[in-house]
Amino acid sequence: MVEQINQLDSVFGSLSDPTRRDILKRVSKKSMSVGQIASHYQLSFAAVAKHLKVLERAKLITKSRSGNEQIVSIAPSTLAEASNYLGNYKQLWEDRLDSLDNYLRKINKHKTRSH
Amino acid sequence: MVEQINQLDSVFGSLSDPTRRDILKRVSKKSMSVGQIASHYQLSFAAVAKHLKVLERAKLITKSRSGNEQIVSIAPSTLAEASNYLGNYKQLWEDRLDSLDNYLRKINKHKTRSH
DNA sequence: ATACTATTCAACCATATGGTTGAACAGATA
DNA sequence: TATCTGTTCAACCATATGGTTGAATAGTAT
Repeated sequence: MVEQINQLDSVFGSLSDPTRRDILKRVSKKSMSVGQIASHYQLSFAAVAKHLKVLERAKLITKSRSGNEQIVSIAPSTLAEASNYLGNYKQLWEDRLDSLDNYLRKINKHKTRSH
Repeated sequence: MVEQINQLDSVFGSLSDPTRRDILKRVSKKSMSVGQIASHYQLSFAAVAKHLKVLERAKLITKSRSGNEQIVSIAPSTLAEASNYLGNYKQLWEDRLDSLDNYLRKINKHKTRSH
């Protein structure tokens, strides 16, 4: 298909899978090899490796070779962007909810006044 | 497939598509009918309706009938959860970065001291 | 009832995704 | 060199996703 226009596509795409979220959680606590990660899941080694590819493409993790093993580490900055993205929305909603709240309060005050 | 285990799956899945993010952005500013939303995209009406279904399943939007039209509104609470989810990670990473930062500072101090 | 507008549903298609197994490759070690 | 461990790659399969068009439905208005 077309080129990767938006980083958010792949970041949120990565996060939409529970296995990948779990991997991310695991790796965020401690860097570990591909094999170590795979050992925690019932999936085939290759399946886990694919999940790691997805996370890597989204720049949520990085790999670095240490002898025989490939060490997987989290790449903090990328998810911060996603978090910020959502944070903005959160703000927006909170504002809207505040507006609603004010509106309701005004109505209420009005009702109370016109007793 | 199996039942929807995790709300986050569908929320992040929804967010992984740029059209859906755009719809969400649009709707977060102002509730509007399905037709109004569709008019902003080159896609077929049905395609946009499908995107709305996805957003609805993820509980990111709600619809309410107003006469002939179906009015689409944002459902703030769900995305707040996703935001919080990422927020936790952000915290985790910031902590890790802080640790790294302290570590580097310590090294640096050590270097400076042993001049 | 008829027709018009807004929306949904169904069938279909192409490509993406998530999984498998088995072969190939990289690095360490006998 | 041979071999063992760790990882990647390739081929394949089933299902999901994102798009299309056309028919069906809901509500409004004539």
